[in-house]
Amino acid sequence: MGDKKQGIETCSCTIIHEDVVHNVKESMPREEKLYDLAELFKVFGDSTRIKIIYALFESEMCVCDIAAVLGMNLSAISHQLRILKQSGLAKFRREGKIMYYSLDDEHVMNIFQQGFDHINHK
Amino acid sequence: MGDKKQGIETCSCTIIHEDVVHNVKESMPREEKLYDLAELFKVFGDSTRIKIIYALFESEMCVCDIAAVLGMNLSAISHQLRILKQSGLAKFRREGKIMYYSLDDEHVMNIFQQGFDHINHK
DNA sequence: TCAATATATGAACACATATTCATATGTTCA
DNA sequence: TGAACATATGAATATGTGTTCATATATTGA
Repeated sequence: MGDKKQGIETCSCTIIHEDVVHNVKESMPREEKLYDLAELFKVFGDSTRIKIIYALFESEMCVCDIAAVLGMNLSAISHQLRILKQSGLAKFRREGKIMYYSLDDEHVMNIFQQGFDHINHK
Repeated sequence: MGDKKQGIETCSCTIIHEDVVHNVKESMPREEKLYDLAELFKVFGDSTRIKIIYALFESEMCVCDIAAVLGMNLSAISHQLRILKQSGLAKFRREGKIMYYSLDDEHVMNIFQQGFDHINHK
């Protein structure tokens, strides 16, 4: 490793810190892990879903309740709930015709809280 | 408040839990706050930026180093660094021609870590 | 079984966004 | 001052994504 300077792909620079590049490359988690991580944050990266998460943070709710709180139509909410469900952030239980959604994981709250702290801290 | 059922806008349902809806609505942070929060998470919601954040988590690096680690061209990295900078997650210092980037905030690491825990936990 | 209701889903559309290419800016050194 | 280099930026393009509309599914009660 580190035999030829141009051995490091796709960089046209003449001077790089080879040791740093090498070490960081070594310590990087698997591509797939980082991709999944980005996917997780992507779910938080929409204000409709953030509102839903916040709402569920307060209380278990049915689809209709959520739509009422956010002032949006049922279809939009249902689509977003599917995404939250698929990513393992929300779960539901059925009671007759009504589906009650709630948060599925404590990490959700922690991530949310950290984000909130960041927003408020500066 | 809560006088007429149809007083709650934009929901076509006939039966809703008015108390729940009311309480959650009351406790919701300002629209703008939740929007900012979503914007923050959106920055984490891209695998290129996640990789950059991880790399900077390990070590301060110049643009060229980062490009080398990720195997991407300089322009793409530069564009993403601008986003990280604008959202207050990364900062830089100049040394001659070279710009050294690093993480700007400890919250970044906490948010990142929580996300990682979630990914790995199930 | 049929109507009413709560929710889910597929397609379409409008909009956002990541990457690339070409070019500009800013710094060093001769 | 001018060449060489590191980085930044604008425009163009391709791809992704949220919402809406129309329609489907599933449950209840008559």
